[in-house]
Amino acid sequence: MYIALDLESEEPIYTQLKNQIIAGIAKKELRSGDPLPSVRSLASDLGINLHTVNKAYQQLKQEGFILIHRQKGVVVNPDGVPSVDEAYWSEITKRIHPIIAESVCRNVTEQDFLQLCRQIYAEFQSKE
Amino acid sequence: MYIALDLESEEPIYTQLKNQIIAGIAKKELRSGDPLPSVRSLASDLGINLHTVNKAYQQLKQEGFILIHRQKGVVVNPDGVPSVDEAYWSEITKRIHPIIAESVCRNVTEQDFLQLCRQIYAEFQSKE
DNA sequence: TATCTGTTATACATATAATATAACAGATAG
DNA sequence: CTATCTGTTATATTATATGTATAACAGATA
Repeated sequence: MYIALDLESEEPIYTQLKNQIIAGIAKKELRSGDPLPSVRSLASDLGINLHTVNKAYQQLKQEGFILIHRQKGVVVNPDGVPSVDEAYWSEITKRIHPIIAESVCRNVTEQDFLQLCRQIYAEFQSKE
Repeated sequence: MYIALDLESEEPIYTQLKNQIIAGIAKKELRSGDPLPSVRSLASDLGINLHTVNKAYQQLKQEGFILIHRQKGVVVNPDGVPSVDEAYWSEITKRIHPIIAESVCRNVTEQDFLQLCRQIYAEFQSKE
């Protein structure tokens, strides 16, 4: 799986890395049980520090996307990513809310906004 | 217009303030030409520093939500907030993308996601 | 035994967030 | 004219976040 980082971006490197791995899982380029590189090798490949990769991995682990075994290394959660629950639902509501507020102010119609969401959803199902 | 800040939140204070003003405009609690408090009085009311308010105001000004006249004070943009353009469209795409990636991983259906967006959209049109 | 793993601990540099004062220039009310 | 309020700018300080750099430890493996 290809990962491209923008070192000039305001978005922290560990966040970019995290989001690209999540996108990889969403696109099924990464499947349950698939191995991920070790923190050291991935850091080396990307030309960044071991701790930056580790921070991304730790958060992915904490959120249930991956498991980290002392023996087996790092793998995409074999049981699948935990499904939506109440806490997650309220979290994405909080994240979407300000985006929609802005869109309303800028005269983005509900239809245009929903169409954009459909388009992005489609992007994650193209390989199924 | 009532503003509630969470000083314990990870979200910066100036971002909370900015988003609540934008939400106020979206809900039409704030209309074109309406005055906003001076940086000093708002800072005093909220119990925060003048510069924190100023930072929020400067960004709102830079993004076209408000105007700041030396004479007339701070007002919601009398010409209305600039409508969506290509740059803004690509920006919200970037912001929504990782949210949808996560939702796909967590088995949030497209229908459920769209329904949430509709619900939030409705919240901003309840007073029209 | 040597090497690779995740993990932890320090240390350092830089940037951001938030506060605290202070001052300036323009406008306004008394 | 004077005093006050406006946005703005400039410094300084504190705390936290980000990213890097080394180093070490313990478990697993070849």
